[in-house]
Amino acid sequence: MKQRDPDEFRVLTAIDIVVFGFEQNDVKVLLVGDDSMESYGWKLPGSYVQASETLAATAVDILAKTTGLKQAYMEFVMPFDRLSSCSAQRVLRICYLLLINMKGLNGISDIRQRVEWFPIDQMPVIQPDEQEIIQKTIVQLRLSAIRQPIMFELLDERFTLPELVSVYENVFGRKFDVRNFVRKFLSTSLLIKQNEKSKETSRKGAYYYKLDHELYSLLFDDPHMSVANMISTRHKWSLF
Amino acid sequence: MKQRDPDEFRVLTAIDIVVFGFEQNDVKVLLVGDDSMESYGWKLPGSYVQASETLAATAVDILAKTTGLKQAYMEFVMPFDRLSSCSAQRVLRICYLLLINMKGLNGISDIRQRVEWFPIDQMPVIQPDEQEIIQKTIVQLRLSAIRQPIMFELLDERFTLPELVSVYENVFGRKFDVRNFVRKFLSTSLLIKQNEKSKETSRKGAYYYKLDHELYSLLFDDPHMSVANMISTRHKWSLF
DNA sequence: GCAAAAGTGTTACGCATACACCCATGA
DNA sequence: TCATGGGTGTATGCGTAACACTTTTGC
Repeated sequence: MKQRDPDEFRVLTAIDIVVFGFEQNDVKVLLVGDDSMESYGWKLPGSYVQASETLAATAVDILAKTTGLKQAYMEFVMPFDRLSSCSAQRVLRICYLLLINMKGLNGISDIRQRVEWFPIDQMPVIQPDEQEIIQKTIVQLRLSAIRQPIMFELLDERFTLPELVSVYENVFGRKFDVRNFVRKFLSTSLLIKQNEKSKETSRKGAYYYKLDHELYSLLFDDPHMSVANMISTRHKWSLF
Repeated sequence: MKQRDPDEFRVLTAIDIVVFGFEQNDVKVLLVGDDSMESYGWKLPGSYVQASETLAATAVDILAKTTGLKQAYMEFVMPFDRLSSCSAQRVLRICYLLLINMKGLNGISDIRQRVEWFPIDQMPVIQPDEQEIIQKTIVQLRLSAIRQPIMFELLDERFTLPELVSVYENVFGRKFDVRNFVRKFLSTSLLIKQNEKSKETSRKGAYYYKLDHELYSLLFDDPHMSVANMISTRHKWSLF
């Protein structure tokens, strides 16, 4: 590499974050209000990256401004760089995927922007580039969700089995056989049954479960934790 | 996002490429000679990104300088940004994975750097950051190879079944059962048997095959093309 | 004829699939 | 008692896993 770093090698860099949450049986994405001229009304939370700040730190800053949260599960997605954007200026947009627990938002009043959560199957019309970013991010979410049990990041500390199924059904846009699905998860011994029941959605009530966090971190990268079995190649379906 | 783009938002950006090839039964990575002061002798090909050029175009430029090739299968990997690099300057390094056919290199003399190919299990000691980049890239290669039949990109137009098996064994660092492996690939009907045999590695000779390119592009994203079946979760092994 | 690699077929087991009924509760 | 959602067991079939011998050729 060259020794000098003239301005021609400095690129205007921005972070977009796609934050997923789960609420009322819907997986949702966070958008912020956009009042600019050519606005679509809503856009992805984002900001430019300061030369003195890492990409991840910038993403966390954006998260804090829009949700008040100071940390989250975070994955890098991909860069989107179109030379011929509508503005003459070339901007390198780098996208992060974040998963948060929306129950954790209660009581946080540290939100500095107008924000709204949209179910992933009922997104408003936004800028086409951003629609593409969100679509690509959902694909990546599916890929990650197959390899690693990350969907727990969307759930509260206590959650019910129907909620767990619902999260996956939302993300993959298809139904699962509840019996097979639950059996699979119970067999991992990641789930610890609680004595209390949630009565929020039924008269009978559904038992709460908690995640065995120790086992979770231990097995996170274990190929046996792969959810791929529930989603086998035997059956025709697609990630895209 | 803010309207202005002062220099504080311009980030010195560089591309590193990890180019994979296959030669003499080894999957290899391309490194370039490094004569700088604190050198390890070898480093990943790379360069800064010009503000007027896309990341992908920069990656292709680097490829051309080091191999003479003007195109290749390319995947984005991830950015690596450490604020506290050895140099005081913060550099955003963005990594791409490339797959090329090394037979295609014959006769190309358009190489402007000292380069060498190292088998992925016999890499020289290089800068720790770059070692990490290569390791992460190999993991991504495995992931992609499971979902899509990209390994053909490493092979020549004509290739033998033992070569195909060997590529996968190299990348995954494990042996496969040749019978099951071959059966799997033949069942995809992606392979067209030729009449000629390669006598390069045995007296008996191995039949050449060609890829059905049309079917290949058609089925590239088809979940049924997933090689995951050969690498099921039933068996204990790891991508990492 | 022998060495070395290529090529091929069958069996067994495990997992995903498909499927239906009872349970618990509040109203 | 009834309506609603929660919870559970089993049989089947498919695909991966495991396994060994014959073929071809050059020397």
